[in-house]
Amino acid sequence: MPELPEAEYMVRRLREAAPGVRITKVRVLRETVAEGALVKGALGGVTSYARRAKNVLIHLETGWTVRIQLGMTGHVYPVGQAGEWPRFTRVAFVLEGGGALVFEDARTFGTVSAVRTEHLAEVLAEYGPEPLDAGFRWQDLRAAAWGLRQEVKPFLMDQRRVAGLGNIWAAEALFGARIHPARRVDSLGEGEWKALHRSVRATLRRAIENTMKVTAGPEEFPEADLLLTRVYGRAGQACRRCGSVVERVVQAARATFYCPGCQER
DNA sequence: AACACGACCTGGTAGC
DNA sequence: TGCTACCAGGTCGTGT
Repeated sequence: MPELPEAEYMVRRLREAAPGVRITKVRVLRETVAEGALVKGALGGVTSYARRAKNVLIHLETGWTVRIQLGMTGHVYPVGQAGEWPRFTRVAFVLEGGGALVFEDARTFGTVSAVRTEHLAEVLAEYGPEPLDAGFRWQDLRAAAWGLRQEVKPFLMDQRRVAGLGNIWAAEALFGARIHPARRVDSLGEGEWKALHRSVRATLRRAIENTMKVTAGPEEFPEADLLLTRVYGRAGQACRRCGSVVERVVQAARATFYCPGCQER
């Protein structure tokens, strides 16, 4: 479930709550980690936190960067007390002075790795543009679909095309743009690309704001009803915009929600 | 190359 | 109460 907005939230929280910390020890509680040996060596002062797509990046003064792929249920957050790990802790970065940065991941789809910072760009090279970058224009979104014929929702979720959208916010962005999720990308007109581009950005911005607002504790993310989704998870309920009944279909082996009234084929 | 789809994993929960 | 079956979905590998 963590998509761009949730990853962004985690990074902002780390910046705020754990600036200038120093990692003195790495505890790997579960070998979900591809490069365990490297991760264990990821020690030293943290210079900054960043996000790329759904990755949380921890830059170290040593020239290493810890890359956290959140997977489905991953959370990274600071805790005050090292040693008493939250239930699903998989990796813990013990900090000088007693605290820790915890990576919790119930379903263990997430991964933690350490990368030489100078090689980070290559490692992340497959990701498409960041949709919230100031330079990301509607033409870029359309260009990302050049030569493709697939359905627009799987397209939006393909990290190589545009980074950061997952199942929830892809559905929400399509609702905002009034585009049916099964429309083929090569059938979208200029006006639809503009609307989609606008909606992707607005949806993600709203999701970040909302997450900042309603997230109570470090590891607690909004329940479905607090996500303020307009179609996701609302099958059988009335569309808030037109009153039609929101539908759930399976697309690319994923649940897709849309309003048949607002999003015509 | 593009695309669809299943596997991976495990906790939560609906249903019996 | 306790058990089973199924669902969630990001990412990767496979087959067409």
